This record gives sequence, structure tokens and C-alpha cells, in this order.
Amino acid sequence: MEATLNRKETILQEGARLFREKGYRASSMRDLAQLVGIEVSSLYNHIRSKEEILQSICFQVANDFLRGLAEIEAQVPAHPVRQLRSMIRLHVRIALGEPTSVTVFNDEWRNLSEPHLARFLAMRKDYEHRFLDILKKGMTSGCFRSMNPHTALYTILSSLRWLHGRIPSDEKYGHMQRLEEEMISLLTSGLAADEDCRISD
Amino acid sequence: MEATLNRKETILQEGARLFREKGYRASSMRDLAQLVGIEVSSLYNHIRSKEEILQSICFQVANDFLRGLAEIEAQVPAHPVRQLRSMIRLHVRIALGEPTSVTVFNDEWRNLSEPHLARFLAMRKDYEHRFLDILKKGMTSGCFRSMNPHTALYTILSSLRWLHGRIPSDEKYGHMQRLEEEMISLLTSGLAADEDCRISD
DNA sequence: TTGAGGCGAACAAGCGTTCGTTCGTATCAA
DNA sequence: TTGATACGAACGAACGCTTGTTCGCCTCAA
Repeated sequence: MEATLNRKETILQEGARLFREKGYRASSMRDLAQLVGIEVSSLYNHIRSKEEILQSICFQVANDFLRGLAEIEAQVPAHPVRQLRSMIRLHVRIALGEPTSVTVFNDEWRNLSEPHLARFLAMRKDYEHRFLDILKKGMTSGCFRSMNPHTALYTILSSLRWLHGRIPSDEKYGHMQRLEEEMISLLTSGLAADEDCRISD
Repeated sequence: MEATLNRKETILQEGARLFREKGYRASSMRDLAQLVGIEVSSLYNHIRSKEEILQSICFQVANDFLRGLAEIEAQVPAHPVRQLRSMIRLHVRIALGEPTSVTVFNDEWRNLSEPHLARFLAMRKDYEHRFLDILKKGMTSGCFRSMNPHTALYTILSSLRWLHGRIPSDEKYGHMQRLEEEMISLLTSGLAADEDCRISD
């Protein structure tokens, strides 16, 4: 059976696409109404406000990340190298699995108004802190090179952010798996070839 | 002598700070006037439009990157490993040197209107293509591991984007240099320790 | 006397949201 | 099988507000 979305689901989905394309602030409810195919005022029979759409997107994606992190933390035995690999896979899968929502999540969260913005930032801080713990444990146990763990954290997190710009291609899962492995080896082993051609400077 | 900026320079500088903090679309000319300390209408004695401020920021930073790239391309002898290191240093230095402009450049370019947006995207495409060439040459010459060069390019470019969130601290240049070296080793050699503690999967 | 720069008032356009209303359908007592 | 009632969904009009920008006038140093 073709999953026929109800109106609210359609509004949220079209809203995400609109916010992604034009940005939250530049997207008007009149634009959205046209995409959905009803009049502006009718939108408000299904949603409370424009920002409710943004909140719905941001917190849903945030929960996806936190849920994935919790599963990885629960791995036994906990091994930092495997956990880092799992974290990279988690980011690749979420980014390619729902690229529209993830783009909005990444770029538009600062348009959240105040009680929600604080809650969002608290969740993000929690996530980063727990990711940082994995990296620190890997460094003290000798699996990871010893370096400023914040530099490592932000570099890894940031390096995984270009993904949501890439729409999953036709050979979706084959491509995703290859991409996961390439990202893992690039971030854990770097770009340099094994037979080093070292150079001064 | 305290460098006393003229009005136009002040407007551009405060505009960049405002755009960075609230985003281009959420920043009003009334906000900007208050920051500069004059009335809204007086702004227009010095600038043509709100977007002129954005254009000025975006294209100035774009030119900084392109100028740096050209210097690196001109290194003789051209060696991909050294060139990649130089590229990483270039990004770190620009990001930490003018973090406000770089943030606006990174996050707000899509608010450019049409003739300028196309020009901006053309410059970006040119930059990415030439950066990609460095990576490709390193792979064919054996200095870099052979992998999808686009994956490497976007990962490296993206990984360098968290920097502009970090304001240069007091020990500015010492910190910057240490950061440069950490980013170089992380991206060229990865996070894994030399004495590998390998693990299945 | 000139001209650059500042100012207050005003402009049209667009914004998110609310309002009163209407229409079709489902519910259910009579 | 009726007739009354309720309800979800859509609508057009309007509201109050903010937006970027323009205009004419004033001030004051050169």
C-alpha cells in the first residue's frame, strides 16, 4: 500500500525541504502553503506555528544521534577503536539516510526560540562530551595518538558534515558502505600512503 | 596611532559581526545602525544596500583563499605532500585570522542575489577543482593513499570549517601554530596510534 | 557657498498569525 | 430513515508588525 501521508506529515516534510533549500528565515508560510497545495491559513489547522516545524526537525534528528551514541556506548567490551568506527558509520548513515532533515538540523538550529534553543544546546553539549570521552579513553589506553582531544573531536565532527550535501545516489547502499569505509580509514589512518615519501618542512 | 576607521569600514566590520551573530536574514539595518551609532537612513550615505555588505565580505574572503592557493600552486618543486600541508595551514590561518568574515563567508553566501551568487559559486568551483588536482597528483605519484579524491577533498575542506567558531585566544600565534601541526598530522596520518592495536571489524 | 553626512518621516512590500465563516461528513437520538 | 449536532479542514480577509529603502530637510566644516 502506498503510504499516503496525512496532512501534518506532508507539511513537516515539505517544510524541511523548503527550509533546506531557502533557509528557515527566508522561507515563508505562503511558500509552504503553495508546496502543500492549500491556503496559508489552513496550515494552522495542523500545526501551531512555523517554528514548530523547525523544532520537530531539529529534535528528531538530535534524538537519532543520541540514540545511536547510546548504543555504541553500550558495546561490550567497549573498545575505543571500534567505537570510533561505529561513530563514523553512525554519522554517515544518518546524513545519507535523511539528508534533508540533517541539513536543517545542522544549519538552522539557531533559529529556535529560547526555551527550545537552550534545550537543543544542552543536548548537543551532552553528545559532544560523550563523544569526547571515547576519544580520551582511546588516547590514555594507547589506541589513539595523544593529541588535544578537542581538536580531534571537532575535526572529526566537522569532517562528517559535508555528507548531507550529497544526496544518496541510485546505488544507494553500496555507495554508502564504501563511503563509510573510506571515511573510517581517512580519519583513523590519514591520507598519507603507507610507504612514506617524507619531505622536509 | 589608534587606527580610526572611517564610517564605511566601521559599517562593514559591524555588519560582519552582526551577520555572524544573528545570520544575514535575521539581521536588520536598524540593528546595524544601532551598532554603528547612527540612524538607519544615514547608513545609505555610505553603502548602496544591505547586500553590498554581504558581497564585500564574501568576495574578500574568497579572494584570500584563491590568493593563498595560487601561491601554493606556484611552489617549486611542486610536491603534493608539502602542498597539502600548506593548504591546511592556509585554512587554519585564514579561519583564525579573520573568524568573523570567514563565518559569514561560510554560512551566509547563499543569501547573495543572482549575478553575484553565480560568480561566487564559480569561484568556489574553481578553488575546489584546483585543490582536487593537488590530491589527485599526490595519489598518482604514490604519496597519498589511493581513494575517491572527492571524498578526500570534501572531508578535508569540511574538517577545516569548525575552526572559525574558535576565537583566537590570547596566546594567539603559539596556539595557532600548534593547531596547524595537529591538524596536519591528524589529516595526513590519522588518529590511530603508530603501535597499532588492531581489532576485528 | 558648497557639499558631505546625519536625521526623522514615510513608503510599499512582505511577514506570521488570527478571525469568522463555510462546507462536507460522521455521530447518534428520535 | 430521518433531523440535529459536532467536528475537521479549508478558506479569504484582515491584523499588527518588521523589513529595506527613499525622500527632503537640516547642520556644519571647508
